[in-house]
Amino acid sequence: MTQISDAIDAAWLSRPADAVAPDLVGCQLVRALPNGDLVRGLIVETEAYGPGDPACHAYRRRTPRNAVMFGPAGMTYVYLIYGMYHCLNVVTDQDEVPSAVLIRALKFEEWPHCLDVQTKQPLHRIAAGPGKLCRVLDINREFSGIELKKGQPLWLEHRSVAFAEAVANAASPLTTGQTKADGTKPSQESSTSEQLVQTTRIGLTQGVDIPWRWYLKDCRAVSKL
DNA sequence: CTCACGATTGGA
DNA sequence: CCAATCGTGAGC
Repeated sequence: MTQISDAIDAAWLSRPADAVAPDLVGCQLVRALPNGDLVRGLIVETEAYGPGDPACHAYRRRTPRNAVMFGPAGMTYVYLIYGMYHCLNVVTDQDEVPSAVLIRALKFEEWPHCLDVQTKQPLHRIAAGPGKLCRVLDINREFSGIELKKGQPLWLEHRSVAFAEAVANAASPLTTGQTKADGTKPSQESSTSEQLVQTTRIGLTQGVDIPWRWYLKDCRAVSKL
């Protein structure tokens, strides 16, 4: 059976940002270049921003810039930061609920040759940060407010079965001791065990105590360890 | 209309 | 530690 790409749809993203953010780690961000070439990067770090959150760009009110965050899930929200870098967000939750997930770092399996990457950094660091990943994938404000859908310049794909199982098998106080449907115990005998780490968000001056950052444990492509 | 500042990064 | 660099939006 052919495994066709499993694109993430708006319905899957129509949940609170802090529920979507951890689920997006391990998923793929796909960038379709103008010439048709595709570049895939594994999402290894995310942060959630939502209503009532002082760090959220939509905290005060709806403005021209943050308007898309108030819209339906499945859209992009890209903004300029410090006058020189861009950050990519995925709009989440129900329509009218201002929220989004910031994509903070990607891991590439191979050097993205179709991109003209001008850096002397090692492969695992070229997209280790929200500004860096937008720079390497050539994402700017022109890409804000577009639909994340196959055929568009950007879209998302679900975790591979192998990755999903690895996360499920990861040691966790909540899952240890449980028994799988087939009667076997989920255990560390499985190949790999990908674990998600949850911490507070980075670079903020407000909402610093909200633990809405998630990243793949021991991943060298994460922005900060 | 003005102006302080930011969900960053790289270099001193 | 600090500068780069400019769109945004809060305040007058």
